[in-house]
Amino acid sequence: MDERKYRILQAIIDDYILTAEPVGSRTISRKYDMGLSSATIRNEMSDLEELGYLDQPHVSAGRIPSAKAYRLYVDQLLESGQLKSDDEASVRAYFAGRARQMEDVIDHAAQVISNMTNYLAVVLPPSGRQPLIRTVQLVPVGPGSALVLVVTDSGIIRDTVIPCPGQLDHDSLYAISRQLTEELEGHSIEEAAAIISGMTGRLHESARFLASLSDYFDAHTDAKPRRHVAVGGTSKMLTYPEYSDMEKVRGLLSLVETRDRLAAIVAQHGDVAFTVRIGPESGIPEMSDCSIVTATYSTRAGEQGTIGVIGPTRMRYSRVLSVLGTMGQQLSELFGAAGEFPEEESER
Amino acid sequence: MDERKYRILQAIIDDYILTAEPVGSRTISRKYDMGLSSATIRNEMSDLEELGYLDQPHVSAGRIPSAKAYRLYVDQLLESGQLKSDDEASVRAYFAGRARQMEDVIDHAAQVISNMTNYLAVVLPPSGRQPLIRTVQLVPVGPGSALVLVVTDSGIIRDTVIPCPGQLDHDSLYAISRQLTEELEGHSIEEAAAIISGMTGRLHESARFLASLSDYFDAHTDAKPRRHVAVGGTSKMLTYPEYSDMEKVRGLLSLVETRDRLAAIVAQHGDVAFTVRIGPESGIPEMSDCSIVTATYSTRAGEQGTIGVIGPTRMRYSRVLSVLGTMGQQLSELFGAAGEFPEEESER
DNA sequence: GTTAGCACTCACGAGCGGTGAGTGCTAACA
DNA sequence: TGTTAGCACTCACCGCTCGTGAGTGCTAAC
Repeated sequence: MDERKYRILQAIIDDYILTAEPVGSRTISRKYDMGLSSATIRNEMSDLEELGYLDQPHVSAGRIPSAKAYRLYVDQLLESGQLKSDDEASVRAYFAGRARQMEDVIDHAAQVISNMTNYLAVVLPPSGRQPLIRTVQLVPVGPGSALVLVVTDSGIIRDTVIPCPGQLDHDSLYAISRQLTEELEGHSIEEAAAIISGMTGRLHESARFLASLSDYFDAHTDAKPRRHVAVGGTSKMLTYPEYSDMEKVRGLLSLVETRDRLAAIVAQHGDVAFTVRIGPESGIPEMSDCSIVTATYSTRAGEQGTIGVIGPTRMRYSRVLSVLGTMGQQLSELFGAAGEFPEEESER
Repeated sequence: MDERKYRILQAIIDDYILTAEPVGSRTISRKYDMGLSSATIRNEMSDLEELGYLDQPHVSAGRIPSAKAYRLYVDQLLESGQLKSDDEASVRAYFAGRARQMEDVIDHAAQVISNMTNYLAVVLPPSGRQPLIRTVQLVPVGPGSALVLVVTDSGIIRDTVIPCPGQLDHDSLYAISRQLTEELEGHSIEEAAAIISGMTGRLHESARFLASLSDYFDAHTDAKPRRHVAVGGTSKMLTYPEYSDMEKVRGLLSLVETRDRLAAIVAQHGDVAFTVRIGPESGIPEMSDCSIVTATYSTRAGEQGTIGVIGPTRMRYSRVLSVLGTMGQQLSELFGAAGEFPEEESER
C-alpha cells in the first residue's frame, strides 16, 4: 500500500461520498489531476480491490469504497487531527441568548447538528455516576398529597407526588424535610430507602408516611430514569439515494422511534473523544449501511453525555467529526462553566 | 341519492379502505352480495361519479372514493353513534400498574393508539386556562443558587434555578417561601411578577433576589411552555402504499419532526368530541392525502388535552374513532379520578 | 512502469406487443 | 322503466428485446 495507492483511494472515497455512484478510472484521472492515465489508475484500482478496499457492484461499473476503506480513511483523519473547523462561531451563535433548560439545550443541539451536517443527529443528556443527595424537600400540593423534591449534586431533581397524612401542614412538612436532609445528605438515592426505614422509630407519628417515602426512593433506585433523547433531522435521511428502499427506511425509522434502543446504540462506552462505527461494524442489522459517529461532552459534575450522527456509510466524515467536536466542546462549556448557575432538569 | 346508491358507495369505500386499489363494479356485485349485476352497479357508479362521490384514476380502472364520499361516510358514522368498542378492556390493561407520570402516560398513550390502529398517533398534554398558584417554595441547590418551585392548581409545577444571595440559608429561604405563598396564592403566574415587585419594600434586605424572582415569573408568563408532544408509530405510515412516494414521506416526516407545528395542527379547538379532517380539508399541503382524526380528554382541573391519529384518507375511520373514544375516556379517568393523587408534571 | 487501443460486459432505458381488468353503450328482457 | 347480458374499447401493467454507453481487463508499444 504505497503513497500513490492511498491518494487514489482517497480520491475514490471523496468522489463516492459526493456522488453516491460507483466511480470509474477515467473520472479519477480527469477530475483529480493525478498526472496518471486512466489505464494506470485502473491497474491500481485492481490492486486496491484485491486488498479489500474497493468493491465492484458489477463488472462494468466503477468501484465503491468498502467498509475497510472508510475505516482507513477515518483512522487517518482522526490521526491527522486536523479537525479544526471554522464553524465554532456559528455553533456558538446558535446558543447565544437561548433558554438554558437542559432539555431545550439537548433538543436544540440535535437540531443544530442535523442542520450543519444534513444527517440524523442524536443527543443524549449527561448521565454518570450515582448522584448524591444534597437536599430533600417536601412541598404540599394538595389535600393529602405532597411533592418530594430531591436535589442532587449533579443538579438532577426528581419529583413525584406521594400521599401524605392530611394533618401534616406546610410547617410540619418543612420540619420533616430538614430532618430528612440532615440524614440523607451525601448519600445516594439507593441508600436513602434503607436510611428512611431506619428512621421510622424516631418519627413515629407518621410511620405510614415514611413508608411511602421509602417506597419512593426504592422506586427511583433501579428505575433508571427514562432519559430524554433528542433527535433531529430524521427526514434528512430520506434525501440520500441509499435510502430509497422503503424497507430500509422503515427499519431505520422504527429504530429511531424506540428511543431506548436508539440511546443504547448511540451511548458511548469508552473515554475516547470520538467513536466511528462504519456499516456492519455496529453489529446492528438495521444499521448495516449506516455509519454512526459519536462524541462526548461532560458537565461540571463529571457526568458524560453523548452526541452522535447517523448517516450513510459514505458520510462526510471530516465534516461530521468537526461539527461533533465543536458541538461537544460547546456543550461541555455550557454545562460546565464555573461560576454559572447549574442547569437543572426535572427527571421523569 | 337513494338508499341503494348509499349502500353501493359504502361497499366501495369499505373495499377501498381494505385494498387501496380502485374497485370495479364486478367486485362489488360479487363480494358484497347486493343482488344486482355488475352492469347495474356500473350505472349507479356512473351516477355516483357525477355526484362527486367517486373518482376514476383512468378510464379503464375502477373507482376510488372522493374526499366528499369519506365525509359522508364519516358523518353518517358519527351520527349513528355506534362507536362502542370492545377494546376498552385492552386499553385499560395497557395502563394498569403503570408509572403515572404525565409524560409517561402521554407517551404510552401514543404507543397504544398507534399499535391499536396501525396509524401515526399524536397525544398532546392537557392545557387550558391560566393555572393559579397554590404554593411557592424556594429550595437551596448550591452556593448562590436556589430552585423556585411553583405548584399550581392544575397540578403543574414549574421549576427553574435562579441566583440568590449566599447568605440566605435553608431556613431563611423557607421563611421567604411562606411569605411568597401567602401573597401569591390564588393568583396567576402573570400577576405574580407585579406582586413581587410590590413586595420589594417589605423584604428590603434581599431586593436583588426578589428582582430575579420577579424576572422569573415574567419569563414564564408569555413563554408558553413548550409542551411535550408524544408521537407514536411514525414508521407505520411507511407500510401503506399511498406513501411509497419518497417526497410525500419526506414532507410528512419533517412535519412530524417539528413538534410545534404538529401540535398546532392536531390541537383541537372546539368543544366537540371528535374532529375529522379528510384530505384537503385540513388545508395543510403536506397532509393533502392524509386524514386527521382527533378527540379530547380532560383533567380534573378542567384542562383539555388532545389525542389524534394521522393516516391515509382511506383510513379505517370506525376503528380509529372507537379507539380514540376509548382512549380519551381512559385518559380523562386517569387524570380526573377524584380521590387519587394528582398527576404532576414539571414543565420546562 | 506507463499508456494507448481494443474487445468485452452489463446495467439502464426506450420501444413494443400481449394481457386483463374495467368501462360505456346498446339491445333485449321482466 | 329498471335490470341485465353482450360486446367493443381503453389503457395500465408486465415482460421482452435491443441499442447505448460507461467502465473494465488485457495486450502491446513506448
